[in-house]
Amino acid sequence: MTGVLKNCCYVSVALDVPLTRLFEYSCPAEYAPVIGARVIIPFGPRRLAGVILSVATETAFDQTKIRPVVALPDDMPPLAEDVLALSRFCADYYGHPLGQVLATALPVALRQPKAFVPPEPGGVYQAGNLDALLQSLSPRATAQKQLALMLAQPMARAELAAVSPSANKWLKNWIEAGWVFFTETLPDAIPLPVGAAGANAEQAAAIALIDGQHASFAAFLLFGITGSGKTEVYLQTIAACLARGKQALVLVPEINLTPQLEARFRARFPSARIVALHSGLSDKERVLNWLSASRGEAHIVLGTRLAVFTPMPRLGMIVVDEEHDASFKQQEGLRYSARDAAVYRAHQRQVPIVLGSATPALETWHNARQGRYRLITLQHRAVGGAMPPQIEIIPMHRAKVVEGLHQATLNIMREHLAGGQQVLVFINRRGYAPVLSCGECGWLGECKRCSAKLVLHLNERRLRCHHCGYEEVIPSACPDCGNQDIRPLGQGTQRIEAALETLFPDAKILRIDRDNTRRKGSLQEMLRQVSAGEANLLVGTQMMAKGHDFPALNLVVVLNADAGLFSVDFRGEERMYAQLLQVAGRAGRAGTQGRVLIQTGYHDHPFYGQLLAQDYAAFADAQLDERRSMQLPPFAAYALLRAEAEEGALAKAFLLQLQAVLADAPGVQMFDPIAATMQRKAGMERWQLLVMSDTRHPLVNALKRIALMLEARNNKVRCILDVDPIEM
DNA sequence: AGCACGCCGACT
DNA sequence: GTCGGCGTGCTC
Ligand SMILES: [Zn+2]
Ligand SMILES: [Zn+2]
Repeated sequence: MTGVLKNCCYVSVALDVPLTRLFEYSCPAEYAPVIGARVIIPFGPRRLAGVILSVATETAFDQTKIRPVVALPDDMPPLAEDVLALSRFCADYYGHPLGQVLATALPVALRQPKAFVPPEPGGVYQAGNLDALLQSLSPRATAQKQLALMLAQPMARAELAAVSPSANKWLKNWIEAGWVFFTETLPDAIPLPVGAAGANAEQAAAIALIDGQHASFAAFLLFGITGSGKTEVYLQTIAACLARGKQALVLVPEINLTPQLEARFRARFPSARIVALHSGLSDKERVLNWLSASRGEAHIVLGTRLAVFTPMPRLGMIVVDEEHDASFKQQEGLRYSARDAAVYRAHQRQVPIVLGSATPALETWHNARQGRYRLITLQHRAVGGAMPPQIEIIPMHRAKVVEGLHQATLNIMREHLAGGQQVLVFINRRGYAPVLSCGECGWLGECKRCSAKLVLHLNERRLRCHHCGYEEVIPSACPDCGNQDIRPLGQGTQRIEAALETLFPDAKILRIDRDNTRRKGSLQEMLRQVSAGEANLLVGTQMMAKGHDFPALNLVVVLNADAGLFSVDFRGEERMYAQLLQVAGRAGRAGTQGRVLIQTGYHDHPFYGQLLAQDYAAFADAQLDERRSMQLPPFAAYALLRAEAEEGALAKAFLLQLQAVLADAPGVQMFDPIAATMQRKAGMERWQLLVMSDTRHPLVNALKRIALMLEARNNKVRCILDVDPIEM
């Protein structure tokens, strides 16, 4: 039995609940429901916000169970077809309920089941018909008359409101009567760039190539070393995009979206409306910026991965800077890759996309080598006479070592400091030492809730687990044998800092890691100190590797580099190469050649030969050959099912059930479930099942078979699906 | 997910 | 006796 109602229709709505199906509601026709509109509906005992995905005049659903919508808040433009298509793609490809994908796409304020009330937009009031207005006023209404006379000129709201507390009410009435007009301040249609740097021949060619494709989809890999001027290429292609009256979407890694980057864009386009979109904004700022983009007012959206879903009616191009960066992959909920989503979106909208990197992800490199992406190489350093750094390997085998530092390293550091230059010691381990141990019985401080060692934090006098947050006081003796002589093993940033204080008593040492930059703004303050020369010997973790340029920094020392070399993850070397090249890029910007010392216990490992060549293209080609021969991504499609439970056997059993369902899916291979690399984390036992196929489609199809099993409630086992996992 | 309902253990 | 534990069902 289908139902038909007069002046009423049915809408199906996607909701932010972990359920794949849509829900149908009746809706009065005068609400004018449209696809993509936000809607507030009753859901059991509560109220939720959702997105309308279809509108129909009848329904196949049980008439008696259909409830009416509460409201269509009309507080955002309905989501356009390309955003809906991208959301459907993500729901399908990453195996996530569409309603939850749409919730990820919307700013928090627009996920709430109440209308968002925007502050009044900036603008001016002016009388359109002053005579009629004045005649309508009673002769004794002097305040109203004063207000009306002011409106002979365009006036901002603040000045008018000062006339009378009722000014707002009168203005509203006069606008309704048609005597007064409100004109919103709109941005320039075409904001002009100022201070564009002269592009060198390579940059000019790149700009011409990208801009030549402005009318259709094309993906470019802009491959250029640090200092080769990728940003200038972005800025000039964006200028061309804006000149056509279009909007530009720029995605950058979380850590790179700094006030400095924003300032650089604003300096180039002073009359443009540039909005930032990242998780550091308040809900209010975020929704306002999002709405500005979706109304087509913002010219440039500068955002992190979440910005890939921003509706932009006049989208003209997309840039993904540092496209290899891991922060483009969300690691919870909808585990999407914003880089892949951006390529999908560019294709959907038929606009060019530029992926920029000095060390492209092998997936991207492969696409470029296959000709799917156009490779543009910037070989030369665009910045005044800068040279690539000189990388040297310091073999640690049987060497004289002081607190993890080789004698040769110390000598070179001393020279640089004496020459008035800055030195960065890079060590990717925070804390004092990665573990505390007993020399008598071999006891190691371990976390009770994780398969991990407790890191010694001497400053705070605590042992701390970096995986679950567990903390305890440093024991005074070995808990197993009572031996008093327990010592820290290995180096962390705090220990290096302490050692350097003894070794270089005159140096101004500054440690920068997550432990002392938690407070908002503290990182910016420390970076300022470094730029101002208030510190000359820096100790830092990977947060120092990215994007900050210090002209006086000429020597980078890398300690404990080897970790990525023997990683269980096949991406270990790729990541390590990218990281080392990135940190090497910190050395030597101002005309002099930088120097990079890498201390390693495996100096004859072939990896270091490839690194010394500083030829990422050759390294990437070699890695691709290896991946091809081993049938690893990008020559295979991977999905990882991660299950965790208090009892490991339950997690494993659940994965075995999934495996059985997937077993006869065409074109799909699996290994048996295995314990996760970190088998125990925060008191949960973790197992994983790897699902593989030659191409994406059989994999995505196979995974649909288990969607319901993952959706079903399971109190004992928590299981999540990670398509294209970046960590195994 | 979140929220109601319902049925058993140890509390004022 | 009832307060609250969480297993189960349901949401158009
Ligand atoms: Zn002991
Ligand atoms: Zn732990």
